[in-house]
Amino acid sequence: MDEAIHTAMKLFHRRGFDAVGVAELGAELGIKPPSFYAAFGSKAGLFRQAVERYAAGEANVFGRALAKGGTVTEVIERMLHEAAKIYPEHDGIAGCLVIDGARNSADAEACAIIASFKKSSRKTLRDFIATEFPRQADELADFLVIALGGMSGAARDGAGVRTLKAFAAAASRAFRTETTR
Amino acid sequence: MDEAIHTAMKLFHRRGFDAVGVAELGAELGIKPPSFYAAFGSKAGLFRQAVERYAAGEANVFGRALAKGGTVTEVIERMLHEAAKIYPEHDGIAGCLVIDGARNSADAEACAIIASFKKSSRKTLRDFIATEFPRQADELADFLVIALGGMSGAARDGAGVRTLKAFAAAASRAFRTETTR
DNA sequence: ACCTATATATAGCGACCACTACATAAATTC
DNA sequence: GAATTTATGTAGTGGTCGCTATATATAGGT
Repeated sequence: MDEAIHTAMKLFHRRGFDAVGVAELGAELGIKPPSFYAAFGSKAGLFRQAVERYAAGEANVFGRALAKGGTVTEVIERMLHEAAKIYPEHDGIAGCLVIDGARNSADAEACAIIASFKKSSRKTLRDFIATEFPRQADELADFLVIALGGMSGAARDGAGVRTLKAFAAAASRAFRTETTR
Repeated sequence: MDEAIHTAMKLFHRRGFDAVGVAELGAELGIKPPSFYAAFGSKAGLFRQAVERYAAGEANVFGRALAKGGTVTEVIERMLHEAAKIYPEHDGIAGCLVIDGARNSADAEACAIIASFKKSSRKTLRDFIATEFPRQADELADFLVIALGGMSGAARDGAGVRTLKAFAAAASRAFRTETTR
């Protein structure tokens, strides 16, 4: 079951929600449609569990950066470099599942799941920034959300570690600059 | 015909390549399938024409910024602010068709069309930057491509003009900083 | 007016979509 | 060991996908 969610997570991450079919998921998981629906309820139900697993795991760049402690600026710079390290393609998978997993999806439920994850992770980031820079927390959080979104999309378009690391370094300098304005 | 491409462009822009069906396109254009294929060859053929129209029109933020002249830095800042003005949702349409129109598409031809447009517009940007900053042209171009990608994605996720303008201003300051490193 | 050529409409191609009714097999309970 | 519940496999639901074969209507040339 854990392994099934992990497999589904990889498929959704690689190709996005819509492009992965229930038939393929069943085949990859080694189960037939009735078992699939008994276990996960629906395709979107499995997607939600896959995204939960993803956000709780090592792809949570903010959580990883925060765990190592330090000032807000230090954590943010670490986060950006974590993203630069993780986002490039590995095994056909690139970018962030939360950021790009439901892009252009026609499924309202998948979009809602992603929207909710994006909203809550933005709030977490914003509140953390506010501990040191309360006046500019919103603007700084937006800056980082947009920067990370750009990195995820670029990775999906083929950008490698070096390109993303260079961007992360520039964004880090920019973040520092913006905090002192 | 011009009007048909414009209509198709809006549909593809709003929902992405895969989520727009040939049946819907035909209905919206007021033509039946055989006429559709006689006129455009395939769904991807119409998509290519729609993207060409898009890139040649007012959504070409770099071209618009370049037309007003000035230094590289001035043009780039103008471009970023143009994007911040254009990307937010209007009439259900947000972001950039080139950047996000084929995200997560399962259609290889649509992906190839978009990849080619991205490649050529990155080269245009890079070569322009190289006229003043030849040593850092690649890195600066990457920075802008990733920043614009972030802005397009954020707009698709609901970001408004104010948010994108703030990001454009920060990215402009960052660009200036990076040119003097 | 007749013939040819272009273009349109009707209908349907096979393939896939997410999902489910039903029957059979396995496991559990008494 | 028999009855009941649980889970699975087979097969198929209606629907949509991009695309097309065939037939009818329209236009133009002589």
